[in-house]
Amino acid sequence: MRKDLITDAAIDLVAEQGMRGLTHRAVDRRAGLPEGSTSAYFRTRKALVEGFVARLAEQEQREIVLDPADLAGGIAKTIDGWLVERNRTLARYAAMLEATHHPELRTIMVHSPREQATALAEALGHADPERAGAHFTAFIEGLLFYRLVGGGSTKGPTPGTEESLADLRAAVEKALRP
Amino acid sequence: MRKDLITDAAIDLVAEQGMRGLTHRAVDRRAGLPEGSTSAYFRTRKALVEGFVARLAEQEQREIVLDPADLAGGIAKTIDGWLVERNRTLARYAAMLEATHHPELRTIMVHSPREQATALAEALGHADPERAGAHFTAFIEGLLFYRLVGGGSTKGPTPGTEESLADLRAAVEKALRP
DNA sequence: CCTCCCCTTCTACATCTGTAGAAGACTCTA
DNA sequence: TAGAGTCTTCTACAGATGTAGAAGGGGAGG
Repeated sequence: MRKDLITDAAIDLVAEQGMRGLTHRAVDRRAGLPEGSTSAYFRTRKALVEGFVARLAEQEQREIVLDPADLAGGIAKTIDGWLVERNRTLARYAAMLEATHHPELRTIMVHSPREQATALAEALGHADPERAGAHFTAFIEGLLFYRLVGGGSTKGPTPGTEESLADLRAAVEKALRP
Repeated sequence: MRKDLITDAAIDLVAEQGMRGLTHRAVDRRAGLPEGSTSAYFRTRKALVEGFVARLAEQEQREIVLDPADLAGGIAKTIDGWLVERNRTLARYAAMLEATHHPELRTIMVHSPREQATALAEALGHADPERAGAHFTAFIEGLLFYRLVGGGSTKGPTPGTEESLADLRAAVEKALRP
């Protein structure tokens, strides 16, 4: 599917050069397609942005590992996976920032589902599950951001390694504690 | 100082329209200066970006409230302050994302100082202060991000209110617990 | 008063970008 | 095999953008 080729190239571009690098022609070049291809599939830039955001959302469905036997381990693995998929996660952050001034894009925020977190907090016996769920979500978001673009991106363990997993697991365990 | 006028306008622009909105002429218009002014002060776009990032860094020195008598309260107040200063914080996130592919910009990451967090964790008697400090930093980052652009931006309490402060304080208190 | 220097404003121009439509190639069905 | 409809590629063009240099103005020091 040519459309997926295009949106995938767009995701890489955004990750590597930011929203500013996302132009019809740049996508053409990145995807190795003849000039004009991107413009044909996404006539306006708005459409192009929505296209790549939709692709992101599509790929991030059901990525969250929730293993009842090893809750912290599963969540840690999920986060580590996002760290490994660096480009996709970076593109997601760019899109979230963009969604700040273009509310149509809120789609991507589907991920990091708060209801799920709230239910989890409830199951774990937190006093105020609503709030605990929000805080837990915030913590996960923060861990991810910190390790991907924040201070932890230079100093922290390399994603995908055992060390990274162990580090994340410890953090998640703490966050899960009532 | 004309230069500050320009960089401040640039910060607002980036917050409101993203990096893509940051052009010499747009800054001129935003700052109410005649066309060409920004270009005169920052000949290249790279210089313009570095200019506004430097301005951000300059303003964020010593903003972190560390009250020994009320640790959580002080930190919560700090975070709430960042939420209130929405534009500056949004611009900072945009810059951090940009720093991903332009390492010269790492300056801004001065904020959220890890050593400080590590020392704090040590003082609080965590087993592994290094790691606890990193996790604490991550949590703060996450809280901020979540409330500013993530899920919490639509549902959470309004920054600057007592409710917001109380919410943040509860979160911070939990994060501080050994 | 003149002169020099810096700050500011204006103008120019090559290049990039968004967007549209025409032209051509391919595919599937009848 | 012919035709219709779609997918793909090419070309055009107006407007925005980055960047440079020329022109203008005002103040400080002599």
